[in-house]
Amino acid sequence: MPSASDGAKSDAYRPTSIDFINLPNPIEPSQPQAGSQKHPLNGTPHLEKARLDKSSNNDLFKLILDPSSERSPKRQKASENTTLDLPKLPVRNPTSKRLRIPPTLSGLHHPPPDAGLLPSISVEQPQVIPPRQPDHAFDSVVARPAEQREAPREAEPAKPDEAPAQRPPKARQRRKWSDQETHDLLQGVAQFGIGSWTKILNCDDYSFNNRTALDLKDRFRVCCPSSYKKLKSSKSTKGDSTQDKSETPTKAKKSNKGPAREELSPSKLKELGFTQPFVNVGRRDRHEYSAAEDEALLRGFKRHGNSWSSIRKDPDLDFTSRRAADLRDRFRTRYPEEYAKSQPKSASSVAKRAIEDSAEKASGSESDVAPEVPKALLSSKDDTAATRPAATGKTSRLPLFSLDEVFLGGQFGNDDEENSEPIVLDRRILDWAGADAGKSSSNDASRNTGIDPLMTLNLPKPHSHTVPTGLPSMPSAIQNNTNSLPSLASVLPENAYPDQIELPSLMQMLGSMESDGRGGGENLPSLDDLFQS
DNA sequence: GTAGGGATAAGG
DNA sequence: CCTTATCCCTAC
Repeated sequence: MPSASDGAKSDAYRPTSIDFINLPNPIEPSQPQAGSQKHPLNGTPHLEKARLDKSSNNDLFKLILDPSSERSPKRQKASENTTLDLPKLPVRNPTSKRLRIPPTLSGLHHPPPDAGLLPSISVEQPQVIPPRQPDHAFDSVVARPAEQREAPREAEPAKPDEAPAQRPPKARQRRKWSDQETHDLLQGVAQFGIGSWTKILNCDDYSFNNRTALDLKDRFRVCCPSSYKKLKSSKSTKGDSTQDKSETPTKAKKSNKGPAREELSPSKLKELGFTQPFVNVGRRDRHEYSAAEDEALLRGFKRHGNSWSSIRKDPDLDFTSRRAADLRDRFRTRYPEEYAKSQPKSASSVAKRAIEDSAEKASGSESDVAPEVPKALLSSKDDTAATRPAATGKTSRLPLFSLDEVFLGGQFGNDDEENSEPIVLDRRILDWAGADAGKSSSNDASRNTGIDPLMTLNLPKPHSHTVPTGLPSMPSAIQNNTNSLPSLASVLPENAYPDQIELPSLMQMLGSMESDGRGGGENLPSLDDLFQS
């Protein structure tokens, strides 16, 4: 779809919101490098390369990207106190009708406006890493025999503009399991037991075609359903009878019905050399929580706080069959808000974690390059999750803020569930919003980009140095809708606000949130407050 | 003993 | 193949 909106390079391509997500920071000082900054789907320089290109004393950059910086693979300490001043949207006025933030917050993928020295957050998948499970990427590249590795894509840096652009943004390719893979899987199960999918996946003795541990489990469930089910159903008689493969002959027979059935018959398994039953791995059985348990858990929490062992021991509550950590886990999913309130952790670390999560997702840690907005932030269909966390226990990660609490200051329409079209915020909104933290330089830079706070939501104008040449696999929904969305300017009452305002920094916001111990934000200013201040 | 977060099971 | 609830591992 040709367009000549800006610059010579844009002749053949009209940028979409995805492009703007991935634009280099326009206030990045090194304009000479601009030419080398490419859209991720067209070969944005790898993060590592960008890191090397940058000055070594860029602390924030090192904090985020430098593998040498010491970080626990587990939880991040709240003491990692690099602060980021990010704008926080005002929360809804309780008396106002709920407004929904546009489902696509493109700007969130953009570097902080005052981080001009930073490269763009790349959504490009690390190029050497085949799309395996992220945790094992290192293994697959370093620890595995070279012949088992996929050819590193870095080997073709000459055409950085092509490969990533060809890949579908989502949806892994469906690949049939080969006999060799299946055989390896079964051998792995024989060696490590049912359930040790990650171990099997990581074992150098076996090779799989870009499978995940989940894939292994699914495959085993398909090709050995009787073994799988038996182990699930017979925890007490765990791992003994040799007959589990012939246990469900009716099922095996069903395989004659269609050629598609892939269940391996006992004879076939024997033929393959698997004469021993597959054994389970020591994992406790799942026990769903009853409503009574949930209620007792809440009571226990009110009585003992987050002393889960105390709750467990409380004779009134009868949780002896649960572990303390189980109670914590259940409470965490069943009563996320209560749980969050119980955490002494500072809101800033929550924010940082949310930021990290976004960054991780944006950097393509999973198998796809699709620059997706974190689901918690965009999924308008999921907004019910915020209001009914209990019903389905849906919320497992706490978003930085709830969609239901976002207040934009005016009526946005009567959308509810199926509000057709995504709404795209110009990422420059962040450039503008962060101007207060950006000192004069950032401020100037923002001004230079012509950012008008009320107009930033209009269709963004591409920057001449970063117009991609083509994105054939861009999701059509995104391509089609980018230009048809309402701008914030059209949403807000005309002339209601001055041209420019300054949002308080995120840390200020967080500070006020900490004071009341929760993220409800009663202390936070409304948009009107911001404009009037 | 608890928190954070990864792994797995289960269901769609 | 995806999502979510539950279980598990490990740092603190």
